Amino acid sequence: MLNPGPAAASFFMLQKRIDDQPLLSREMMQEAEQILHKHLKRVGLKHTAQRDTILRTFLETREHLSMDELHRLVKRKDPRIGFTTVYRTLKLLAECGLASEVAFHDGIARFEHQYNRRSHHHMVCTECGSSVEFFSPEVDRLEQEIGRKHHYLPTRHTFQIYGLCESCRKKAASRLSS
Amino acid sequence: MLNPGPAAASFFMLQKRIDDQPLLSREMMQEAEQILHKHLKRVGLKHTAQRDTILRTFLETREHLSMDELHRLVKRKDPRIGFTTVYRTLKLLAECGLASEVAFHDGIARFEHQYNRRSHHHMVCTECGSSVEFFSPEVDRLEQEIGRKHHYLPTRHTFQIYGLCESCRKKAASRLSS
DNA sequence: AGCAAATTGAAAATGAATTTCATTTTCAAA
DNA sequence: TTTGAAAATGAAATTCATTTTCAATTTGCT
Repeated sequence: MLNPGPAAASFFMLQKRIDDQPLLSREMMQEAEQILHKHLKRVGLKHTAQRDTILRTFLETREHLSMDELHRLVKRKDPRIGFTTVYRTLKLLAECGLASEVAFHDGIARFEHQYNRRSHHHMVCTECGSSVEFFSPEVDRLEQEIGRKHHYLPTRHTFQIYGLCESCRKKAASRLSS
Repeated sequence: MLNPGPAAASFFMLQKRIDDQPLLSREMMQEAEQILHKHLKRVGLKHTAQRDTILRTFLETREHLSMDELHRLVKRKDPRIGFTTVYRTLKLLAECGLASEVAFHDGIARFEHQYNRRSHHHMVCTECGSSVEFFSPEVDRLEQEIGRKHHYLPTRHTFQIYGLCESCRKKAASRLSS
């Protein structure tokens, strides 16, 4: 965009994350490592440097990472760590609740960290792929209510809204008028 | 039709049987075909027997079909129709609103017909894969409300609840107690 | 009928996800 | 500390749904 004025700038600042905790503190990072280590013990797996590196790299991000993106970040810290190990570790993290998969319906699986995070959902722009988080206790309540009604034991749900973000909507409008 | 007697019924309804009654009436089927034909005209594509067969086969189902499942059904009517054509036609149907994709997060894309259908959502059993439809106007309202709040123009959303259906829950319970 | 453009479908390609396997590392018992 | 069974690693191979290619065929307009 050419010369976004002050109004546009503040619009951009309002975007993205709503649950604005900064990077995880050292203590939280260590607590997360404890969770992983306990999980490994519990299921009879071993503690390795690679797994720690991958967990730490993952927790330092705020984005919704694909396997490949995380692997790229991990390689900066240790170029010898392979994609397969990242893949398997991410599955492990999902198992012990530190990560969860978010499907944005674009063909690739993304993961976000789930540790100490409020329940939230995503709104995804179908034009540029950007996403915004939002919170809706009503959706969580509906999960329980509908589950009960149909005799299900609900364990999780997905809720995503797709549409055009403000910026893409404006671009589309200016394309039409020109 | 006003209370036709048994004789009238057998005349009008011909060989129709309760257990193979199509989901859509003949008029609705034809209306759906009109929608497809108009769409083809609009985008400069051609009308073919294969496309009609595939649409009709699709509309006769109630399930959430994968490409492969629909192809299998289509082949019963015309064994020469290939997977590729089913694939491309399903995309066409989605384009003109007759079909829509539902992602149950099991790795394969499923389609359901959308023509003249109430807005609905799915609850999926993570054990046996069965699914139940439910209706929740609240979810549709939330889409609008949250979109407005975050300056999005929402076009669609996905909402699925995952959990254990009653039958799988009972099986799990009896496994535990034995 | 003639013909350009679209369609068809078998086969090949694609690409993300997963598995294989030979080698290396971990960890608990000796 | 040493040892060895079990697990981990990572490059490569595989899987498998999806998508594209292309030569032959069909459609629909004039």
